[in-house]
Amino acid sequence: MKLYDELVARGLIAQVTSEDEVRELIDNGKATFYIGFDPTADSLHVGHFMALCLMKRLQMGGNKPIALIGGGTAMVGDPSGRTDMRQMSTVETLEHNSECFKKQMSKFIDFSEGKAIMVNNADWLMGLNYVEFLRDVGPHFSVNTMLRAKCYEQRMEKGLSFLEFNYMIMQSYDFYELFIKYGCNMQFGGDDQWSNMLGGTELIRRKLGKDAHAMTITLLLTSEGKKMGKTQSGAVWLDPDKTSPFDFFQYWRNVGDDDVIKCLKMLTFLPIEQIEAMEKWEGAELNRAKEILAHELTSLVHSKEDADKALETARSLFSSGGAGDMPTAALTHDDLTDGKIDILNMLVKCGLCPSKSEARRAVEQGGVEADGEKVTEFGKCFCCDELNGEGIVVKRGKKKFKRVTLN
RNA sequence: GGAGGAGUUCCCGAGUGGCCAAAGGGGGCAGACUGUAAAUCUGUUGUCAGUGACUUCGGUGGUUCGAAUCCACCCUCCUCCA
Repeated sequence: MKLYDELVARGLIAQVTSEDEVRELIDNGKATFYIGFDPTADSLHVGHFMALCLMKRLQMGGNKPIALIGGGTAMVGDPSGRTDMRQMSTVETLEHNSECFKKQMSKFIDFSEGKAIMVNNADWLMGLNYVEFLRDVGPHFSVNTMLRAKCYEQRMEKGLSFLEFNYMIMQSYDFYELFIKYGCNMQFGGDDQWSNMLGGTELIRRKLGKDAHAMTITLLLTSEGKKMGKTQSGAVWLDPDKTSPFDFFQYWRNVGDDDVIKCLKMLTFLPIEQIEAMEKWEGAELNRAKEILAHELTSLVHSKEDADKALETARSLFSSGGAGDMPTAALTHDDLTDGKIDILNMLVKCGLCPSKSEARRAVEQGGVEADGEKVTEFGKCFCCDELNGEGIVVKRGKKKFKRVTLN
């Protein structure tokens, strides 16, 4: 199967400027394409991961990726699909985040010997002169058209600042810049970027009279229509310090039935035939598919070892009840009073509950277990001896637990 | 610049002097049921403390025995006009 068809089969492609031309380019490894990542956090998350996967697929097909870090565009903030304005980040934060992004990306994409390049749009955007810039690109944008763009739709009701309004122009200019500098003839991005990307192709056409292409990736949504990769406690990060490999594994292990196949197709590198075979699986059998998904992704993002470990822990925890290698929280002697600690404090100290009130509620509702025994009293205490060595396995609810030890 | 309207707990949204830690919904959490899924049902959902205390309704002051609710000033946003 040719690359383009595979992308279609995997459900990755949302919109393209010209199907035939894009197909021709990427199937033959003639595309030099870029994907932009705005460094709005100090780690990439699942949404970025999908873009990175696509990058890798295309790179494997002989195309040349350009990873663009939006150090400059992040100064402005993309209003696409947002209902309110992004908080403005300081220059220092953005620089720090850019560094973090760089490191993480290098894990996925081969940047050696011209196989791929990484650029930061701060390098050209920051030095622009306002009036010069306006005269240069301003005439090529129609405010009327821009206002009609879908990505601003929600903001037309709530209000859109001039700062954010310019985002599209910045992004368009990036494409133009990369086209000239590196012969970048294609841009990829999330489907919410479509209008921004078209701005770029349009600018190139108007200024240079040349064709450039754009393609968007289907946004990974859950069957309920929410963005995938978000949990109540925030995004699912790729940085192991922000989302542990085990939690990362668990996130995928717990996706809804309706989403497993979609995720396998879009995010893993398993042969499409193999995934299609899984589509026939039903009911409890789907659990196996979820396990495969979780294991595959954890291997890709972290390592095979991490994935194995997570799988083993999860299995022993949920199937046999035994304890494998699980997340640990180490208390110090300062956390103890008179050589012991009560259950409420312990839940808070090990991070299973954010407050004592919540810990109290959890106990009240019968959601807390220590070493397999349900804890029913707030006053339940644990002493040094119990915590030494192996420690105690504390469970809050069905899926959250920690091995609590003493340091 | 002028005229109007709005800012409530994670979100939406009631409340317009004491009965308000603040209706209702969403979301979250826990329990039951299950397949570590979904749906459903039940409970719970500011913090600290065993019936009580403390902090909260854009900000700062004020009126009052008592304010999310009244007054003043300020900030932010929206709509219409310029």
